[in-house]
Amino acid sequence: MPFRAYSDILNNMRLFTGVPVKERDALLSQGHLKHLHTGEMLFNHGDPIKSFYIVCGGSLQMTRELPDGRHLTTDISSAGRTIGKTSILERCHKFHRVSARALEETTVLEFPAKWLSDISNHPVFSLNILAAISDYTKDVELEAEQRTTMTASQRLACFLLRICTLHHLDPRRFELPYSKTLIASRLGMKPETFSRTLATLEEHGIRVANTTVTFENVDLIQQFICEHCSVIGECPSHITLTGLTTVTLL
Amino acid sequence: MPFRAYSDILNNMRLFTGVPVKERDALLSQGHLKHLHTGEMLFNHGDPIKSFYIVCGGSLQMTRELPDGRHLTTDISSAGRTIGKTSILERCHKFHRVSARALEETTVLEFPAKWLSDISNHPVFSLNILAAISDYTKDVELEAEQRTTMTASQRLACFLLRICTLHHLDPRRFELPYSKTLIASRLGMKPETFSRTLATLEEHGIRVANTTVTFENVDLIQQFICEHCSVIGECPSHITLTGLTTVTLL
DNA sequence: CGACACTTTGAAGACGATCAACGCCGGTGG
DNA sequence: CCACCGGCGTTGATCGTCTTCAAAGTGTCG
Repeated sequence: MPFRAYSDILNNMRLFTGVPVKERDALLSQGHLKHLHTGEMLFNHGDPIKSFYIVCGGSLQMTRELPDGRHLTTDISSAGRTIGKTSILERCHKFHRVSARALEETTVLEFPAKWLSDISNHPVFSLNILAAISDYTKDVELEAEQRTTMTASQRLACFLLRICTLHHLDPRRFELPYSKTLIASRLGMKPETFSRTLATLEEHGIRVANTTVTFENVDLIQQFICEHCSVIGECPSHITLTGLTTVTLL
Repeated sequence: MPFRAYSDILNNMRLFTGVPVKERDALLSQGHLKHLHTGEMLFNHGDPIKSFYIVCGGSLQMTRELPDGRHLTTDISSAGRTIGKTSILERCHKFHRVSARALEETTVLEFPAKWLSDISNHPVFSLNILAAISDYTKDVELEAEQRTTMTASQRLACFLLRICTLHHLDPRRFELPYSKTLIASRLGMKPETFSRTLATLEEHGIRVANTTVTFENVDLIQQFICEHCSVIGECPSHITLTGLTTVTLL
């Protein structure tokens, strides 16, 4: 396969499950690696959309400045995520609606936009794309809901559980992978609020000292979050945490 | 074509643009009409997902009850919209996450879920589905943003503009198509807040008397909303209103 | 007419944002 | 080596917005 250095990431991407190896490699061979230094932009709000990306290493902050000067973080994309699925396929897909900035040394695999619109002749792959978009849409729907139904402390608890699960971290003790300011922005709250909210989590069995997170009683958290989760068979942000076992998502 | 009674709706759906007539009719022939009386459920939260729907007439409220008893309205689907796109294609697609209730006498076209997963052999149609999902995703993303960046009165203004545009209403004078309680729920606010917010809209050139809405100065509204819109080339909720011309979306 | 859902209004409360100040680093430059 | 700076994080006091609770007005439909 091409891009052997990133075979771990690429092999585990659901985007390619069921796609014959030869076909997958043919698809991958149309991309090329691109490295970004910390702080470098992959693209800017308003740029014409030209590419589809797979994040191979590092992470990117999707961000936009509002006219009043506030900065909004719409997402944080780390290894294994894709960028541009929906933007490219939209009916009105000319320009990026966010900027993408490397939070650390980051490597992405870049494909021309056309690569994505030409997938009709790859039936399995195109169903995978559909599934990936649908999953993402579900995430965004849940997040929209949470922003009106949950308090800051509930959203934060969800986010921490999610982080822990997605990054395969030990729920008994792990380090925050991003700065507090960034997480606050991602959750749509002010750093001050974030800071104060951390304190209130202790009542619910989550202890945060400096940048170290400890889930003291996973069952308690489970209950705490699921109280506000009425989605059949899953917690908000799709996290089901049983005991101390982390469940792989995405 | 089959379902001639609804040819207006079906012909104007972007889902079928570019699809050869014969192919479209073949696709449509796999569906059947279903009528719902006011208040009747199309499906319930937790039901297994079996079908994809196109709304031909009337409207449906997508809703879910939270464990604490609050009722959440995630969407209102009127004629021309589809239901189930993402749920069916998701990787974990067993059960409905919302209930769908008819708000009035409503007619839908029902297709078996398999119909949607078998679209690979209809290249144009499957790209249309991708585009439809992507467009929807963009909507939801924007809405998630708006819930943290905009005030109730801004979100309401956006919603009214959106309603006016989507339903081809006269911005100089139109009737609210839904009850105020329902709209409040759709916007994630309490009826009391909604009622109070209506008053504040007058300062921004939107007059609401009883159920009659009047945009007194479309330019003013445009500016009011776009102040909070930093998305290149479009307003929140994708509405661009020039003068008194309504622009068709979706 | 009376039941009931919808809508409005008022007063009090909760939550998060804002403004301001301070401690804590890590880096830069004299 | 130390002084200074800027970004980050925390804490306190205050403010604005939306929710909550309560009550009353409006409408429709039997």
